[in-house]
Amino acid sequence: MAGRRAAVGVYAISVAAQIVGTGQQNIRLYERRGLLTPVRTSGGTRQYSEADLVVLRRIAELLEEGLNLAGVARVLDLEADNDRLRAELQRSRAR
DNA sequence: CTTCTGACA
DNA sequence: TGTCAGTA
Repeated sequence: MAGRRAAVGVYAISVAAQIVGTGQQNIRLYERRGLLTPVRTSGGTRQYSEADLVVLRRIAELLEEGLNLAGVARVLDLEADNDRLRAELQRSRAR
């Protein structure tokens, strides 16, 4: 299934950093630059969903391709817009 | 766990 | 500019 047992898909920043292969400081910087916005617990701890991990891997990929954080932010925004438009197109086709 | 600061290439 | 180490 989607994950091992009850606690499905929420990770602390230390775990997320390990999985993606970067440092905790970097992930916090990405958030400051608006690249992702993980959920916070009432205590302020960031909780990364599997969707967040996908974004983090995309960030690493784009950085390797030579983009800076501003460029990565552009790409992620455009991809989000593209997904939204694509979904809208499918809805209009369905009706 | 969080934030901030500074050093490095 | 992005990464990383150390700190409070």
